[in-house]
Amino acid sequence: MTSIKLGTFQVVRPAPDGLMTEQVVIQVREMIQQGKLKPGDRLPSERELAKRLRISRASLRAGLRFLAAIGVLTSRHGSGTYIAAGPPALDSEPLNMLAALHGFTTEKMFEARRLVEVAVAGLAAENATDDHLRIMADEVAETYAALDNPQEYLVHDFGFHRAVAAASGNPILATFMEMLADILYQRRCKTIGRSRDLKESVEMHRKIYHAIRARNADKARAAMSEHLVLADRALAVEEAANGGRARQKTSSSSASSPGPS
Amino acid sequence: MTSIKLGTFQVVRPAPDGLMTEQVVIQVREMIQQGKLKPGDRLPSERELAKRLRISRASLRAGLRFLAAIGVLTSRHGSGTYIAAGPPALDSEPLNMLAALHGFTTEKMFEARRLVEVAVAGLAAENATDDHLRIMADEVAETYAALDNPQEYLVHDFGFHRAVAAASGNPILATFMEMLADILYQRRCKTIGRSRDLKESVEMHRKIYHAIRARNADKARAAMSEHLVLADRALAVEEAANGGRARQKTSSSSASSPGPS
DNA sequence: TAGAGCCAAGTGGTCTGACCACTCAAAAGG
DNA sequence: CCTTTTGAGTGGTCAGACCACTTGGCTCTA
Repeated sequence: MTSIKLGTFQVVRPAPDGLMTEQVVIQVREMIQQGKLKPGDRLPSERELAKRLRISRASLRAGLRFLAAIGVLTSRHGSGTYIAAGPPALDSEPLNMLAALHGFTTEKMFEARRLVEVAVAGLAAENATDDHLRIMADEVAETYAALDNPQEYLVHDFGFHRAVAAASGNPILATFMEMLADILYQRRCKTIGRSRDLKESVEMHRKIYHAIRARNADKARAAMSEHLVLADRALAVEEAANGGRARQKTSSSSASSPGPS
Repeated sequence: MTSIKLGTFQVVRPAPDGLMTEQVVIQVREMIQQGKLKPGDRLPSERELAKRLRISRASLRAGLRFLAAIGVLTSRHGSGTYIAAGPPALDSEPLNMLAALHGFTTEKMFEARRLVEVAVAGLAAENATDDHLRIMADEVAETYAALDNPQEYLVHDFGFHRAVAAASGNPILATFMEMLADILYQRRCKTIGRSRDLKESVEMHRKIYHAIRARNADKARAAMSEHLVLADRALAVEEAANGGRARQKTSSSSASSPGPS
């Protein structure tokens, strides 16, 4: 039970439990839980960390890769390895893979999103701060301004939903919703050109925004539900217009998603 | 644009896009999407796959590790690498990490679970098959039988919730719920001994089950909501009894969780 | 002095080839 | 026939080297 220095703090378990790669995960998690590593922090270099943990660089990299895969770390070639910054987010890749594996349909995804986001809208009406409301208003305005530019429209469309999620005050639900939205966004990008109801959609955003600003949870939920039911229908139409093609095939991007802004 | 043989199917993109590890992920995903790999299937050995993809075994392992981290693959030492079998599931480790990183409270987690699971209960009332109903009934019975054995009780408690999730017909929501339940289960294990209201809780399970069997979505939602509100309160009491300790520190376990049956 | 360009140290990414620990099924033994 | 042994094949780990990239300081220029 020796102990090794890891930065300024003691690490008590260089013990040879199980696989080496798990040790790395455990160590890093403990560093996080002890508050020694915070979002945005940079980790020591791989060569140094490997030396400190008394494992090979290859094994260390395996552990770091695990953490990177689940979105806790991001590695920047030539620069270093960093703790994921920004708002809490889960990479959508796992869900994407799961979808491919088990053949999740877009409809099921949308259904899940709808149910989650309706709940989120209710929370947002109860918990939104002025800042959140301002961001939502901005996104609505930007969406209006982009009515003739489908791609940019879509960015602000999802930006609004993201803002609502952030306003909910529940980061877990917000994370789930963004995971789903991210995947649906990727798919939507390919069909947005065929959409006809952009104006109608953004006006429902306004309605949702108003309900949230008025602290009316029921109305917010109802508006969000109505909005998503219609959007679901529109999406089905868009996909049908593609003759059933334009499915799956989401892009790669391991760590952070390239999502809208 | 050469093409290499990968088993019985052609792979068109040995192109040197970006990082090697991403190529592995892309290739495997394409194999899955093309239906060449199904849950439970075994992949070729690392040495062989590396040869086929024309990359080093180290790089291949990096890619496989990514897929293993997100729960798509599981590697068995000495045996081989397999596509994850069983029902769709996301590893709870990512959420666990995110919780540690951003300090998610148990309350927020429970809130998220409650909102998701209420929606799930509603879906279950609409979509549950006879098989699902039977499993739910079994779990209720087993829970009653384990009233004097907290640990076993907890297994069947969560088993019931898992059954409801499965009955919802929406694997995405079910997956989310299980992710949350898994973490809450881990935490609950440490405090279950102090609980006093086990009987009351399982009787609410029965009530939920009856509502779902009766195809009454509203009643199912209401019952589930009530159940979880009470459970939330009970959990708070249990944790308070621990003097604020017994937080975080969830176990390791990379791939499949050791969760209840 | 202020700016543009260069350069070297340090970082993550990849490769190689070897060895270890484990699994599993076929071969040897009872 | 059953049990035991064994070896081929698998994933896990290690070591050291090189490549690709970032970065910050440096020089050289205007």
